[in-house]
Amino acid sequence: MESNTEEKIILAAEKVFVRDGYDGARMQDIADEAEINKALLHYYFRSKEKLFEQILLQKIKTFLPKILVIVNTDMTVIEKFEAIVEGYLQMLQANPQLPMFVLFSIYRNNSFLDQMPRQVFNSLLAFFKNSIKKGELKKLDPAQLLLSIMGMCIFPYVARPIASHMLGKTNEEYLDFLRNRKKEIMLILKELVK
Amino acid sequence: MESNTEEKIILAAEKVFVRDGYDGARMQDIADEAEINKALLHYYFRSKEKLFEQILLQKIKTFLPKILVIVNTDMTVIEKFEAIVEGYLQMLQANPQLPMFVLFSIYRNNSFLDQMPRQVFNSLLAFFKNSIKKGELKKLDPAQLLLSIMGMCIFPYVARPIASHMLGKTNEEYLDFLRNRKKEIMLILKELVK
DNA sequence: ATTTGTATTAACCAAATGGTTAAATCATTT
DNA sequence: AAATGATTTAACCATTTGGTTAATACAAAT
Repeated sequence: MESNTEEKIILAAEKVFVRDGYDGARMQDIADEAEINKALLHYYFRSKEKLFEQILLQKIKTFLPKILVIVNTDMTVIEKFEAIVEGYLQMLQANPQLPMFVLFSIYRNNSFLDQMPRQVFNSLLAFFKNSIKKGELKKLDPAQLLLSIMGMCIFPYVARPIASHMLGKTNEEYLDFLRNRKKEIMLILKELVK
Repeated sequence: MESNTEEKIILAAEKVFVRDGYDGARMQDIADEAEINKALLHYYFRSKEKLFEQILLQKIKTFLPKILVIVNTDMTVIEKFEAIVEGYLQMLQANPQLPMFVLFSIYRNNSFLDQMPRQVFNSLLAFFKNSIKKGELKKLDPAQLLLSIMGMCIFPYVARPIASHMLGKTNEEYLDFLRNRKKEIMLILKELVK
């Protein structure tokens, strides 16, 4: 007995939920994936919803962090930009389906939002605002700029199947494309720094 | 009898599918929404999948167009940029949940991709390429630039619930924010035009 | 008015699905 | 080794759900 069942369940649930979404996921699939009986799922987590909530919140927390560290480091604006974009893209490379999962989940059920930490956003906004005040950055609305950067980073992952198809790229080629992403985003951001 | 049942079904299905996604949507809900018997759904469209396919493809076709016209018009690069962004944002304003629906649908079932028209993408890419060659635009990878622009336009809509929450904006404030989007995107794009 | 083909409905069905139960197995304590 | 409490399972259940059927209402043609 005991090879940490709870951990096995979480791993399995993560996989199935991220792949199939809440409505598409089947408790039996999760049980199979974890190689346990379905009743055990309900023994450890009371219901599908409870299990899902656990997974989503855990995933959300990996969705934002690390970036805080960067902001509070001693670098030039453009270096910080680069570090932020790099950190973000790295996380996306490791969890390509994550944004789609988080976005869709919250789309269907707002109630998790309250548990999301606002701190990361706020410190990024403060950093932008400050840079603008110091004249190191063009005059832009910080919130708008933040969404622009996030959009440029995340969108190619979220829209991957469509983009890859519309650009006529193979899987391999699209991966290369994503790897070049940082360089190209930086070419744009560089123009915003004085 | 007969107040164009087929049309009523399509409208209802559109609403329910876009709201709930494929797995979340219930045939009974669609029937109720259309104020008809559930069996009629199967009489007109053979199955849930067939009905869904119809809706998705129809929606996809409204997702891209119009833009073609702009590209082939006589304007400066920055004017064209502005027209493209404006057209795009306008469509998003009218169909805020559309991108999420299309993205998630295709994410779960690639097979619809083949029916998407590549022409819009191609002519945009050609336009970028040409502008770069003529020296009117900074040297960027056209595909990368296209995804950057699309990301900046679409992301704030796709991520609306999260973004609005994280930025601490009310519904009203976020709508204002979206209305200002064009201006801010243009501030960035202006820097890319020589 | 009768036939004919289409549109619509109520009732029904089988499969899938989230969840429960009661018994069995295992590890730990006494 | 007996008792105890936690873990695991097989079998089961109620509900939901996509889909079907057979009968009915309706309109147009004869």
